[in-house]
Amino acid sequence: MAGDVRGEDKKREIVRQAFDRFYDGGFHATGVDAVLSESGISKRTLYKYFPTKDDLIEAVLEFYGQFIVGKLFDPVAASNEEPRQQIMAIFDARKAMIDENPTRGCLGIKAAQEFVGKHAGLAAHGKHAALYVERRFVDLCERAGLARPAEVGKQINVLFQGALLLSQVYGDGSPFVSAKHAVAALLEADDEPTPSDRQ
Amino acid sequence: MAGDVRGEDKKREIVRQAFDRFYDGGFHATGVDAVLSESGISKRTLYKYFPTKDDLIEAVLEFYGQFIVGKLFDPVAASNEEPRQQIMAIFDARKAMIDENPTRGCLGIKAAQEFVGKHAGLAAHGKHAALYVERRFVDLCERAGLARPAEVGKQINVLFQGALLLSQVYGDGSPFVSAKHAVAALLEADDEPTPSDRQ
DNA sequence: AAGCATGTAAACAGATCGGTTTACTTCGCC
DNA sequence: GGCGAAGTAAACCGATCTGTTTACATGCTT
Repeated sequence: MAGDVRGEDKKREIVRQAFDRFYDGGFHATGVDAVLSESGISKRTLYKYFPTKDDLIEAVLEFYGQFIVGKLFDPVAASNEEPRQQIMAIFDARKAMIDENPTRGCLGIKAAQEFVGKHAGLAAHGKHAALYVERRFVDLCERAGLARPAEVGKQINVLFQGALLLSQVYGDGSPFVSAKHAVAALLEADDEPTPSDRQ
Repeated sequence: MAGDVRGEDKKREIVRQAFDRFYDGGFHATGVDAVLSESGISKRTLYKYFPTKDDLIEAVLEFYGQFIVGKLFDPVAASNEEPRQQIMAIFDARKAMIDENPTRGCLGIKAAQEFVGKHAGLAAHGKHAALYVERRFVDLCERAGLARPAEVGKQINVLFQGALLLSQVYGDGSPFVSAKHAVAALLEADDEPTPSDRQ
């Protein structure tokens, strides 16, 4: 139906606007009025589609998840390069996004930080997002034929999240350079049969 | 003067209470009323010592910095163990703190996330804290006689911050285990003269 | 042209925000 | 014993918060 399509379009537009505002201003610090002002959307329409602010935040977090998968992970996966190259490419691509917008870290992490211990549903989005990223890295480590893909994948995820966080705090993507070097070293170390067999 | 001492004591008590509230509730989401209720402190006294909420937050962040240095870094440094052991001990000690209080990550990072782009002074605390930690790791890498202490120290810091963040998001300290393994691998890799000269 | 869904604009309500003020208590000191 | 510093308790202020309501414009369908 045409009506549904228009409604869904409006919904997406609201989420889009809210996405930018929450990303830059934080969830608690950004009121719904701030989301609406200069957006051409009326409050009534907002509350028609999202009965509470939390519902809107949830939709924004879902949008962010799709956004990051579509912009970061899927393109790299579609490149059909070597698994190791793909891991490096993910770090490069995320660094490029940070360089473009230095204050925008991970929105899921932001939500987790703001809602942990007080809104389980919203905090869970951050956890889910981090676990998804970890799984993608573990998959790539398996395909790369590493000796301990699960362990190294987790380590790479720690580096990824740490670099993302520090980039936001520092205001530039330089931590991704360090992280990438560390990833290279870890990948190389796990190629050999018994890497830590000395005490 | 006795009056000053009592005043300073009160000030510390206020900061202590605010520390717990902000740590668990976030800076924006926790009102000053929430800090005061059930604390036996009156609003007037609070605003006598801290003219604005931001001043209070600043004091809390300074307190957090001293707290973490005194509880984490200084004891490890005083142990006089091998530099490598000290690096590992820092990860162990931070993990122990997380296991005790899983939802409490790094307060400086929390502040940076909430105030980046909207309150430079407060956001700078997170940056300063992260740089301090990085410097401690670089120092230890130098004392360990690594080939590239600055680079490896930065990498270890990325692992540290990533593990801290993921621990908070996951709700347990397991990422520190992965991070520690990665640190061990990185330290070992940088021991050899030409680490990427695989034969 | 009538009807209806969809939208904007804006006043409004109750709660809570950061912050001020008034009034009263308590404690140490000369 | 009185006085002032330092404290609590609580009413109060204007602004802002989430969310509701009223009123009006617009455009599609039949």
